[in-house]
Formats: sequence, C-alpha cells, structure tokens
Amino acid sequence: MPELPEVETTLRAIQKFKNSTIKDVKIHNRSLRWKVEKNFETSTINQTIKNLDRRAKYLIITLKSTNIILHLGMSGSLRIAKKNDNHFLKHDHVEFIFDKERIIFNDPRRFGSLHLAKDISEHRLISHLGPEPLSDDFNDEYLFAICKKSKTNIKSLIMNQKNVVGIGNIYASEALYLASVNPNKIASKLKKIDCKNITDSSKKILNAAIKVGGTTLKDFYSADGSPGYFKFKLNVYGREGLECKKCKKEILKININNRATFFCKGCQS
DNA sequence: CGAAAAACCTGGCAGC
DNA sequence: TGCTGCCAGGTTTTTC
Repeated sequence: MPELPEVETTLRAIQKFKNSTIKDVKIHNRSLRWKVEKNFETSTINQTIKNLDRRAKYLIITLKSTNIILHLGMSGSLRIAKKNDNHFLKHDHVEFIFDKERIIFNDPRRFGSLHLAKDISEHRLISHLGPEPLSDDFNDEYLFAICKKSKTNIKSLIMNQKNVVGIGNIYASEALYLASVNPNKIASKLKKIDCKNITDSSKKILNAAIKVGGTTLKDFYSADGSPGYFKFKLNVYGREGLECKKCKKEILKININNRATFFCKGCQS
C-alpha cells in the first residue's frame, strides 16, 4: 500500500502525539515481517514520545532511551481511535494506548514490521538506504553517476532503495511518464538531461501526492480516516488500454521484475 | 560481484 | 455457491 507519500501522510496524522506518554502497548500478533522482540512492551510503556519522523518508508518514533522503527509493508496502516472505542478490526496487530486515544497498527498481509533501535542510522534496515528523493542530494549529477555504471533498467534502478528511497511501484511508473523516459531503458544509456527530468519529475509527483494525502487504490486511509485523492491524478498506473492524456496514444502494461509497469508507447518510446 | 527470482503473508476478484 | 489461480502499493534473502 504505502509509498513515500502515504507514509508521510500517516506521519502527519500522528504528529499530534508528540510529547504524549505511551500508557500501554498491546501486541495481539507478534508475527509481522519479523517477530516483534520480546521486550518491546517493557521498553516502550510509560515512555514519552520526543519526536516523530520519517526515513524512507519507515516511521521513526523517538522515545527517551530508544526509537521505534515502524514499517507499513504492503498492506499496513495506522488509525487513531478513542481509548474507549473498543471497535476491533481483523488484523489489528498492535495498539499504542495514550491518555484518551489509541494508535492501532492494522496489517492484513503482515509485511510490516516493528523494531527498536537506540541508534537509527546504524540499524540494519536503515544504514544502507540512499538519499531522500525530496532532498537536494537526489539530483541529476547523482543519478547520472549511478546510471552510468548500471546495466539494469531505469525503473528497477529508481525503485532500488539503495539508490533513492521512497519510490515504489506506482510512483516509479508515474515519475518516468512525467519524465518521458521508457521504464525499460537501460540506465547506462540515459543522458544527463534524462536524469534531470527523472529527479525533477519524481519530486513533482511525490510532492503532489503528499499534498492530497497519498493514493488510495484499495485500502489506504490516513490515520485520521481520510482517503488519499491522488488516484484521480494518476496518468499511467492502472490505465492500460486507455489513451495518453498528452499524445493520445495507448497506455501499455508490461512486467518488469514481475511488477506491473505502465507507460505510454507514444511519449516514452 | 550484480541482477533476477523467490520468499514472506492474506484477501479480493475473475473465471470456470 | 465454491473452487482455483492470479494479482496486489515492499523489501530481504536466495539463486544464478
């Protein structure tokens, strides 16, 4: 479900818990992507949240003596409920309970994860990650240097979190469409101007998606319950067989690395 | 070594 | 209705 804009939307919805104290933690199912460690509850209960942040698609909740690293995986979401509202949904795996409210982690496919880490940047899930796509570090010079020495296609390259974080399957197709670059193009054959178009387009598409609360395809809702509206602005994703909004040619669907990939055969030839 | 494929899970939907 | 097979927004691990 969540790529960078959806995680960012979720972060903004739970920012209000800064300076709140976690009164209780209930874990109904520890079997997420990895087993939640045994001391998770004792390390987090009665701790005050000092800060909430995002790195790549990870939510970072900083407590006094440790950090919670939360990943939503493919199908995870957070929702905020009143403390006394006992409405329980299937796949509600973890509850963080505060004075008056609860944050509930729901994840049907259980690809999400929860970890504790004293030092975030040293953690094995974080340490190898590339630059944030919205930062100045993700620019044409940087991307061009990586592309030059890569034999893989450009879509796989920008989805590889070692190269740049936060771009998943939907926004990879969308960014390359906006940049007029064919997703199957071998990275080393790209010109500098292509890289400039790709970095610019990525930032543009991610910012636009964040602005409207992410993309709701099936089941993404922000923690405050509102849906993402970006699906109405998708240019190629899920539009196979329809005509391109720019050149009127057909939008095609192909497989790259076993992932659905959409592009216009006119403007991305 | 890098790149491709399999693996982790469940649910929804198309087709029979 | 119910079964089967395929597909799904991510990332690590295994295989080639």
